[in-house]
Amino acid sequence: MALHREDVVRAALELLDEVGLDRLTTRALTDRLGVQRGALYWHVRSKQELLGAMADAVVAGVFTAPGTGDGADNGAQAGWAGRTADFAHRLRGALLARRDGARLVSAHLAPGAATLGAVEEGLALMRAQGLALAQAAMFGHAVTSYVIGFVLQEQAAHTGTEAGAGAGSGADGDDRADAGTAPPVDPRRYPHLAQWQAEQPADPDQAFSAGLAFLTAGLAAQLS
Amino acid sequence: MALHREDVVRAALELLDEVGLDRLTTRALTDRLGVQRGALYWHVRSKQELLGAMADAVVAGVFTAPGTGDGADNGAQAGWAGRTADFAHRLRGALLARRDGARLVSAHLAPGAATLGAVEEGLALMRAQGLALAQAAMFGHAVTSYVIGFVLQEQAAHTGTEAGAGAGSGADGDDRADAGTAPPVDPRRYPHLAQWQAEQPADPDQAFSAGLAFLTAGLAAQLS
DNA sequence: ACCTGAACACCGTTCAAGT
DNA sequence: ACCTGAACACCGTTCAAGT
Repeated sequence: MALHREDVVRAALELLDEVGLDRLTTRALTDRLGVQRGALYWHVRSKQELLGAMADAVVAGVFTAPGTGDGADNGAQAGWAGRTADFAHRLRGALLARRDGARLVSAHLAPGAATLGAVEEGLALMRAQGLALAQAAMFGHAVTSYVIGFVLQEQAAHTGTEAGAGAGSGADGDDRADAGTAPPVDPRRYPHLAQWQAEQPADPDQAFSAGLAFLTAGLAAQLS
Repeated sequence: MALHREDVVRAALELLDEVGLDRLTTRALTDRLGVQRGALYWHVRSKQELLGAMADAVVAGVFTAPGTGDGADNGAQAGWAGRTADFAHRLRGALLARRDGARLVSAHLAPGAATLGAVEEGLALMRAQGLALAQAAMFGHAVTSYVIGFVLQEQAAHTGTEAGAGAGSGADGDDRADAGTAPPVDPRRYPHLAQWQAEQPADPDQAFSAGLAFLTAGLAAQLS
């Protein structure tokens, strides 16, 4: 009953969750679709275009994804600060929802309907709260930069600094080593860093909210 | 006179500037070094490890790179706000100094001497201004997230949304299309976005400084 | 210690030909 | 319109063998 473009994108996203971006290969994808190698190129111009469509589908998640359990209840807050915080949490949630989501979006995003819709929503949301367009755009750009940069580091840590992703040797299973924990540094050369390492594990949700609070407080200060 | 590891890394960085990350191939590298394919693996465990070393070398640029001509003179400012702004500008300068610098660092960074040194410097700098370690760490994390996210988008625009990077067809020369200018959107569906597109081109240096100012102002507000 | 030469197991993409 | 089958031009990595 004839494969469609959206089936290809959906299957590619499922495959992404299973194997990660480095192992997302056109061959694995066509195998999963039960189809021959070349059939892919009837539905998609190139792998790059496919990745672009996948990235757009990931940011589509901002419209459905909840914030990632912040502790405090965002979204219930009034004013532009609470609303943009909610928006940022939803963007993070969307990126976090898929393996290598941030890397996919940051490197391959081809602005499609979902992306443009999300940007428009963010802009509209801030304008409705009385911000000038230029201010809204610049602030929105700053927020998305922060979110993408943050989740990029977050997911990189989860993959084990993205090392260990060798090509074809060894066993085929999980090959990431120490998830998240960096090797301790020499306290003599890096005193502050070592001390920080020795202290609390730093909850990522909390760190994210804290950085976001810096941004919104900064805009608030400029507005007053 | 026997190639050394640092020669390999240096040559790889030069090659990166010439062809970009997608075309940085071990074969092109060994050709440039005037050596056979397999020789590379005497000096380096894998391509991943090489990319990690390259990324570390790029962030080493924070110690030498000047801020990217902001208009206002940073670094001359006193207080932690001016100093962290200067640090952020130097990090952006280091990422911007090499083609695909942000993508390289965000995806492949293997914390080496340069990276650890930069982090330690940032931490020390803020502690010296009276910040608590936890505050310094969280703020530093927020700033680096912002910088990496920002430059990632900046360099993606320069490569033409990273599309057009096909494998082996067509002419071998430059294949990026419209550098930086996105196609105009439908003003009916995306009114705010369209209006913003119609307005000023938005100087990246200025946008970067503005977002950074939000962050520092936010921390300042929390401290008082 | 450092490199060659040749192999191995992969890739993305194209394109005639089928239905 | 949609897919097959087979080819093409690439990849990263390994490893005996040379010097």
